[in-house]
Amino acid sequence: MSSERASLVEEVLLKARELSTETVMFHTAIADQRGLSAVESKVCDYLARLGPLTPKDLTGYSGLAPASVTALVDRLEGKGLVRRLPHPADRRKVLIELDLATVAAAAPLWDHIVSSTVRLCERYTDEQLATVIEFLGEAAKLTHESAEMITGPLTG
Amino acid sequence: MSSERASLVEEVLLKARELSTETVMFHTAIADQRGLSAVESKVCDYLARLGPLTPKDLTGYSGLAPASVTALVDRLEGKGLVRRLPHPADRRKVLIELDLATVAAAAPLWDHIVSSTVRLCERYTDEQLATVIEFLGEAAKLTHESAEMITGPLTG
DNA sequence: GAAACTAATTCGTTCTGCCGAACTAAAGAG
DNA sequence: CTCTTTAGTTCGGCAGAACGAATTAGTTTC
Repeated sequence: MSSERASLVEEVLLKARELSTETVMFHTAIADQRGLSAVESKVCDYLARLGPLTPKDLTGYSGLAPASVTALVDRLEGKGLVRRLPHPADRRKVLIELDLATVAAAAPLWDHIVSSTVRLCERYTDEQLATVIEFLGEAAKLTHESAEMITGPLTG
Repeated sequence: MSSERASLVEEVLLKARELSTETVMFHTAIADQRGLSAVESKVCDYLARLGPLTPKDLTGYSGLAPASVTALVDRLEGKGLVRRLPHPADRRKVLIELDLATVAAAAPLWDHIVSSTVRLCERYTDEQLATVIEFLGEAAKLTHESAEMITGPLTG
């Protein structure tokens, strides 16, 4: 491998690290702004990705004790972010569902990042965008694996 | 703009969002594993990027009260992550410096993500990598701006 | 060199969030 | 039908971390 090539790879690592830092900052800023703790954001994220879940499920995803999940859901419900629904099949269970209206109300926080990303895309050809898409997708996969290797298979 | 083009851009947004989610998970996993809270990680990150800072500085970056920063530095010092140094020019001040050895000791947590990113790079031509690098760099910038727009210019 | 100001710390208090244990309600097993 | 198990909640207590106010030490201003 040429040294030019090596420094190209080095540069990818550097920029990836920078983006990663900024990403964390951004998510923290959004959570702070909405008055959500890290666990609360995490739980909302799982609900957004997986649909309604039971407190039991959230016990696993959040790493909290059952009592703590009850309190957490109470807090989210109080903020209007979430609703408790009776489980259709098992009357002991409860489904926690994201309030889509409330989530949508937070959309303005995303406006700038979305619109400037779209604008960024304009600079690239279709082929280049395809490359970027593939790279981002693979990076997401490998980041997921990396997180799992640290945490153990569950929480990720 | 063709609809094919539009769906390409949509795909960039989607993959970027996925990567962003995984990135947050990854950083959370690392912090948990090292027994660091979100603020503690944040402070360490600033120290890594900006070099030694005073508690006063950290007050601004962390958003904590002075008393809380003292306690936070105590905790980090207790974990061996950080050292208090006398400020060369002003004896009232203190410089908080990252302990590089301790930071280096955490490197194994990054091994997988780094090595698999390097492996991912092998799939691309030099030109493609240049495109990726540019995209990541711009994405980092725009993410930074977005965070600043939410938080206000300080904390980001 | 006295007065005003600034950096960091200490102290006591408060708040937040998590937990274990006990409890209620519902489902499943024998 | 009774016994056991499971889901979720309530309650009391506890620990970590944040804060304001007071304190100490050093710097700046006039």
